[in-house]
Amino acid sequence: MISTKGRYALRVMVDLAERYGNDAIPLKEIAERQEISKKYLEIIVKDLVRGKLIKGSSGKGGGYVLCRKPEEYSVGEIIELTEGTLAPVYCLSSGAEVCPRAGVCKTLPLWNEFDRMVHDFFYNKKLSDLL
Amino acid sequence: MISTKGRYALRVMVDLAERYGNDAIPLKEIAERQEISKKYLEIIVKDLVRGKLIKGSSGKGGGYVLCRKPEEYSVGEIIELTEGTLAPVYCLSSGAEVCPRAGVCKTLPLWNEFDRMVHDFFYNKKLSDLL
DNA sequence: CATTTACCTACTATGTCAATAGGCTAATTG
DNA sequence: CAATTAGCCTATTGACATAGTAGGTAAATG
Repeated sequence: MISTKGRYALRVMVDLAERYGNDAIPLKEIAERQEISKKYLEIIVKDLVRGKLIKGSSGKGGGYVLCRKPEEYSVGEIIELTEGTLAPVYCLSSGAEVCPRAGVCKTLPLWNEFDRMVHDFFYNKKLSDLL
Repeated sequence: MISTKGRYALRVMVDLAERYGNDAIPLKEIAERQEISKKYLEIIVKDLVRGKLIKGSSGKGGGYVLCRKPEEYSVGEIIELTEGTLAPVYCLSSGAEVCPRAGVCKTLPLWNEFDRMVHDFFYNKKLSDLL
């Protein structure tokens, strides 16, 4: 289940994409438009900055802008960055140790197939597709 | 992310499917074969019984059996039963109140499309496909 | 009637989610 | 250069879910 963090991050990115090319957008504006607590958005936006998806500038007239064009972002990288992983089961998440039952597990191929499908779906969807 | 409950449930169902047509299988056997705590499996198995996916019989020679043939179970119903929902975001889960932003949300169509894909994937996969 | 097996209620430790609180720092404008 | 505007940082919290444990009761068989 994708948490608010990933969902809010995507909404922030869409909000920025809709205003792409104009001045920087203050977080306060985004928070009001999206009806999300500005304080909570700060946490999410920090992740997006660290991942080099957006860029922030301080001072009067400051705010956030996208680093690239909307069509150059996949939804997958946005969600993966903020959620930590896109893996549908623990066995396939990056942090998991290799399961000793992997060789005999009858369900692993299913999870692998599902994982591939999810990955393809989100990485083929571009931010510009949501506008 | 699908939790251990759903994943273990599927492994229990596969274990039973592999022995379909024979005597009832005691939980102790399944727990040993699958290397899962029997105590924890009791909780999961209870869900499966309540959902009429398997049937238990007490006493010596007792255990669990499938209610139908392996090809008559979809993976989707097993996971949905034990996880509570298959929805990838809160907005689409059965318990969620209708979002007031649904009409303007630019991300909702994406979640709907994803939800449909996930649903189709798991409901088209049969238990017999995992043997 | 003793053994085996399922079934039931309750408890708990740990961790994650979804924020909130409150201040600090850095840049721009007048 | 002071005021404004906005980003940046650390810590804390309530609620809930996860992943189990513990210990007992009921039913069937031989």
